[in-house]
Amino acid sequence: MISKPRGTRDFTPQEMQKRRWLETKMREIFEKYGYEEISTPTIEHLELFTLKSGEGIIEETYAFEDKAGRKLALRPELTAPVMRFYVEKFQMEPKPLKFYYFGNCFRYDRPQKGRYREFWQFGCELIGSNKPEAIAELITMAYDILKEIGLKNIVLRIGNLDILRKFLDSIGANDAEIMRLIDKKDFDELKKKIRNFEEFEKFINIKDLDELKQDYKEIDKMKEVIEFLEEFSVPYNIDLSIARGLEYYIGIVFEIDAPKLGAEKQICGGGEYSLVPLLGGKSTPTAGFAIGFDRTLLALEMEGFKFVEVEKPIYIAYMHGMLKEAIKIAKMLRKEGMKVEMDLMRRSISKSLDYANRKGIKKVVIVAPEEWEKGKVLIKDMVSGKQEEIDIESLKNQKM
RNA sequence: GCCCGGAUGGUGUAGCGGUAACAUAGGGGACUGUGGAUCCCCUGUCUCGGGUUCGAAUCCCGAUCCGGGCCCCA
Repeated sequence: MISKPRGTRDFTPQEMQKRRWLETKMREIFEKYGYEEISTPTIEHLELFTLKSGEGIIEETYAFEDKAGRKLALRPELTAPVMRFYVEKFQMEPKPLKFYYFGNCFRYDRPQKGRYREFWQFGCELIGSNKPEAIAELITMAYDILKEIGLKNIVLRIGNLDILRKFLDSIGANDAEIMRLIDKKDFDELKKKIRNFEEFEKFINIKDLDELKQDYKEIDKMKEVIEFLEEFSVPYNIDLSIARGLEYYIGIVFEIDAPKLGAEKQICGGGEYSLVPLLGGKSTPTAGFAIGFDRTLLALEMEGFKFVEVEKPIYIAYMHGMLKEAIKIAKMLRKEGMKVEMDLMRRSISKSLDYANRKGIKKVVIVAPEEWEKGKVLIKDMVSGKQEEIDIESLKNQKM
């Protein structure tokens, strides 16, 4: 037997119903903020992803050569492709540009809970403005989406890489290794590496920007962002220890966690970044975020969220010799826009009812010769068990 | 890349060295004018490969996949 590749998933009809629902819901909110959907290819030149992150990234990327020897990769994320698209096509468009996207990404990782080799990301990029209100609106939208879909328990943390780097400079501790340790929250190791650990500890535990003694211009901007967040009524936490893995992040960064998920609790991450110049475009401010679609769904499920059930089709059963008449009914009702399933197994009425029952179907139309003569069919309510004879025409008005 | 724990009909499980069991589901029939019942029939050989043994689902090794945890995380 051939099974699915490691770290990939098949989705059942029940799962797809949930996923579709969530996708639709998220899309609505992006649209509400004036973002427009775009889509980019599943495969890109490998270079697009190695540019900013170095060759080491290849190990986690599904990379391959095509028949002409081009080095390609399945996209491991969507920010770089979207920026590539922007540089190729949209540089002269009026700013700001607001794009959102939904797509599958691939990473060659050890699969575990909330982590797959093929996973889906919902995200957006805001191109052209880094005004405090622009960043505040972006963060608000991320928070709004997660709240709107029904998540109860989420935590938003906001940090600032410029401030963090400047501070580390001031204590002579700004290097990649230390950033990595901060990202990992490995305080034991940091204690060994940073001479002035006490000051560092004080810095990263700051909960209010007024506690900052330093005088960087970035602090003023961040204060403004926070002011606007309050205006948008978004609860936040200051967390100057957010380091984020990618080097192209600059300035304000944020993460949203669903604490219930444990180790893989981060469901959204984003911030300001600089990628356009690397891709050969004219420098312009960019910011964005990505939501882990699978993890978000998982978080909803773990909170016991009640998903709306998709309505069941009306089912058409027929007596012996009434197949063509059943087809007529199916055709008529589908033309009315109704969801219709007809017996395709040539089952007896009793088997048909049994089937409808197991499938949770609410209404069954029974096409029988005696009634057909009078221009009528039988309609049976599977919940109450009641059955009545009705005109074929009035079937169109049946509620499922 | 590392560490645990798993893998038995479609699904959920039992069996843990003597030649596969139970529940449930699916299809058909008893039953061509009516559902959740009953009865009968059909559908499954233990993830794969190698080893130990007279004999392996059972023990050992390896691979694959799944779950959990690290590392990493765009």
